[in-house]
Order: sequence, then C-alpha cells, then structure tokens
Amino acid sequence: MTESGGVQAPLGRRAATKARTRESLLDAARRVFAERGYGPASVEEIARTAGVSVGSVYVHFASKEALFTALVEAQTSADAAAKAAIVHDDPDETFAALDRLVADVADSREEALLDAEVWLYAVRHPEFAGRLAEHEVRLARLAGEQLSRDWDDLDPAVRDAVRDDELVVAAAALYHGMIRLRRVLGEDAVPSDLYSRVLRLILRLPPGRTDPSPGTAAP
Amino acid sequence: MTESGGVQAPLGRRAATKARTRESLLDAARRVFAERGYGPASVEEIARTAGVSVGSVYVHFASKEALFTALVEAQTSADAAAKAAIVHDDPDETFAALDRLVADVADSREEALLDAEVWLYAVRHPEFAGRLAEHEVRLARLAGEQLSRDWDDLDPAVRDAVRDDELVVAAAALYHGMIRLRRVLGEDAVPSDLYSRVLRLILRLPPGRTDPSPGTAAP
DNA sequence: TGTACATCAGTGAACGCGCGTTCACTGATGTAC
DNA sequence: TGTACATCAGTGAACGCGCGTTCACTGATGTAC
Repeated sequence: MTESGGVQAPLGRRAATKARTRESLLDAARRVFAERGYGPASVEEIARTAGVSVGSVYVHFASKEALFTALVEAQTSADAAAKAAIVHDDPDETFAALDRLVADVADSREEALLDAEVWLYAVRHPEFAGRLAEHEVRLARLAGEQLSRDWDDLDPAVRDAVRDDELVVAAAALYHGMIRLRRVLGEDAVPSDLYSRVLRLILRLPPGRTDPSPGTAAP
Repeated sequence: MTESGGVQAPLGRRAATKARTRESLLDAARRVFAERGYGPASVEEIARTAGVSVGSVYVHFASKEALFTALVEAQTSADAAAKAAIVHDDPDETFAALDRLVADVADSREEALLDAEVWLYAVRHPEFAGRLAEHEVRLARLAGEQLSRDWDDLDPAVRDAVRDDELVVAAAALYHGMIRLRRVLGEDAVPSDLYSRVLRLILRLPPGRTDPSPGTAAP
C-alpha cells in the first residue's frame, strides 16, 4: 500500500504527525503569547488552542520558556525572509514594499504585540539579548549592502551628516517607531506611505510616483 | 508643642505618613513592574520593596491593576513635564536636550522597560489605549506648536513631502525607535547625537555645533 | 501477508507552589470634653 | 494639660485558585521474523 504521499516516504506517518503537532503548537504559542504576554500566557491555553493536551507540549518542548524561544527563532527567520524580499530593482517598488511592511506589521495585532514582547524578553534576559541584536545586525547589513551600492550617488550633505551604517540604524529606528505609533494613534495619524516619504527626505531623493501599482493587476 | 513641620499643619501626621507610603508604593511598583512586567510582577514583591506589608497595598489601591494604572498616570505626567522642558530658544540647545533625553531613557533600563510595558498594556486593553494616545497627541501638539513657529522657514522640499503634523509623528517615531535600538545594539551603534543629526537632515537644517555645552560649567 | 513485540507521540489527573485578595486585629494619631 | 473614646493606616496569616510540570498510562505506528 505505498499509495499517496509516497515520494520515498521522507517521513514516516509518526514523524509527520509529530512535525504537524509541533507546528500547531508554535502557531498557538504565537497567538497566545502575543495576546497575553509571556508571563500570563498559560501552557494550558496554548495546548487547548493547538488542539492537544498539556502533556503533549512537553513532548516537543522542555519548558514554557523553551517553547517561547523556539517561537522567537521561527519568527526571526520569517521576519528576515520577509525583509529580504523587500528589495526590488525599481526604488519606487522598494519603497512601496517598505510601506506595505510597516502597515502589515502595525495592523497585525499579533505581530506588533509579539515584536514588543520579544524585545522586552530580550532586555530582561541578557543571555537572550545577543540573539535579537544579531538579528537586527543581520537585517542592518542587508540594508547596508543595498545602500552602499548607491552611497556614492547620495547628496554630499547626507554623507557628511551620517555614516552609512548610521543611516541604516536611523531607517530601522523609524521603522520600529512608526509601527509603534501607528498602533496607538491609528492609520490616519500615521499614513502608510509616511515611512517612505520621510526616508526619501532623509536620503534627499525625489518623491516617488503616487501610484506604485505593481505588475500584477486585479483591482 | 507646635514645633517643627508647622506651617499651619497642611497635613496631619497621619495623612502625611499615608502620602509618603503611597509614594513608596508607586516607586516600588515602578521598579518591580519594569523589571518583571505587569503579569509576573507580584504584589508581595512590590510591598516588600516599598517596605510595607501586602495588606497596606490594598489600603492605597483597589487592586494590582489599579496600582499599575496609577503608576502609568504618574509616569505620563512626569514624561510630559520632562519633554516640555526640552524646548530652548537656541535650536542647538533644543537638539542637544533631545539627544540627552534619548540617551537617558534608553540607558535607564527601568524607563525603557516601563515604556514598552505601558505600550503593551495599552494595546491589550483598548479601554486604556485612549489614555496613551491622548498623551502622545498632547506631546505631538507641543512639538507641533514649536514647529509651526518655524514652519514657513523650512525648505519647500520638506513642506511638499510631509505635512507639519506628519513631521511631528516622524520625529516621535524616530525617538521611540532610537530608544528601542540603542537598548539592543548598544551606544556605539546608536550614538547619542544620531537623533538630532537625522532630525536636522529631515528638516534640512545645517549641522549644529559639535559641542553644545550649556551655560552651567563644571566638567 | 501475518503475527508478536517495541517504540513513542499524545493523554489528563495529580502535584506542589506562588499568586491576588481578604479580614480580624493592632496601635499610633486625632478628637471631644 | 489630662482623660476617654474614635478613627484608620498598616499588619500578616489565611483563603481559594490557576499555574507549570510530572508521570503512569494508552494506542497507533514501526520493526523483526
């Protein structure tokens, strides 16, 4: 009966279900940790949300803390992937993608909350802070490489005021701050294209096209 | 025996001690809520830190939550006062004061943590979010008034790209983001004068004096 | 293919513990005469 | 000033409760022959 799902059976039935349960748990943990915060989130609620029993959590993770750090690991990977996909050849599209990212993260309650929760956890657990710093640095390096391509073309006034790595830090700071404020003040006070408009101001680039609609049509 | 502390006895001995205990409790709450976070912070630890018994907490505050919101009330008042003191006649001094504020908040573990904790609490408790938004708006209005004085002198390229209220939001976002990043990446990656340098870039103002030492001497 | 045994993901009741809150009590402070 | 009583900030043991974690158990899946 080597019928469906065959493909040389890379995973046995048991291993496959186990992996699926692990994903369910991480998914539930994402929701519950975001909604309640690390401390008040209960393992029981995470298990219930994932549709398994409490004991099952401890088959996959050594402790509540281990579940949280595993989640952060998964989140930062996803975050890095999402940000790596930002860069386009057309600067207008890159800026538009940045704006979309700000709006997406800020408007997703879960992502915005988890983001803050992870920061807090890192500041409170120095042994963990290094990982978050590494992640920020990795992203900064990515942005830095992108920037250094055009660094020499930048207005000298910009280059005189800040180093290229400082410019990357400023862009990241603006990114985090906009998400934070948009969540509190609403999308009217913090419009979704404000990020790119301010970035262009800083870089002394001309304003972009008003409508950066990408190739894919559909209204 | 109407000796010391007279001045028409504005408060009886009892009322005075009570007020002092309340302050001790708020002070302890600030430290413990910052260090542990709202959920994991225990009333017992707050009482112990303040040097009183647990029961005493409930003489002053109806619940743990009421203690937290009272603390936030006190914090936002102090925050508003600190930020109102930023504005100087000399722009160089204003920028220098802003830089000092960023460094102070970021480098004070307690303030940075509490700041994030309050934001999280607000996002998780919509009935509370309004208060935080009001506070941000009040600060923004303060900055906005300051800005509108010089709005007409600004480079037209700036005025064309962003409205004045958007400029205020951008400055606030940069402020929050710098604090966040400085805490994670350290003061080398996020130097204390980066905030004002980027602000000047955005506003197209010339770089300030390198050494903005205020009137008060002392090395 | 069929049978016997081994493995191990998943279960859920039970545990010990620390929590927020209560409340009968204490004693210094305040008030009335 | 002195005395008798009232007030009330502060105490700390006790409460009920929900938590993270454990563990003996179950049964589907995997393996050996």
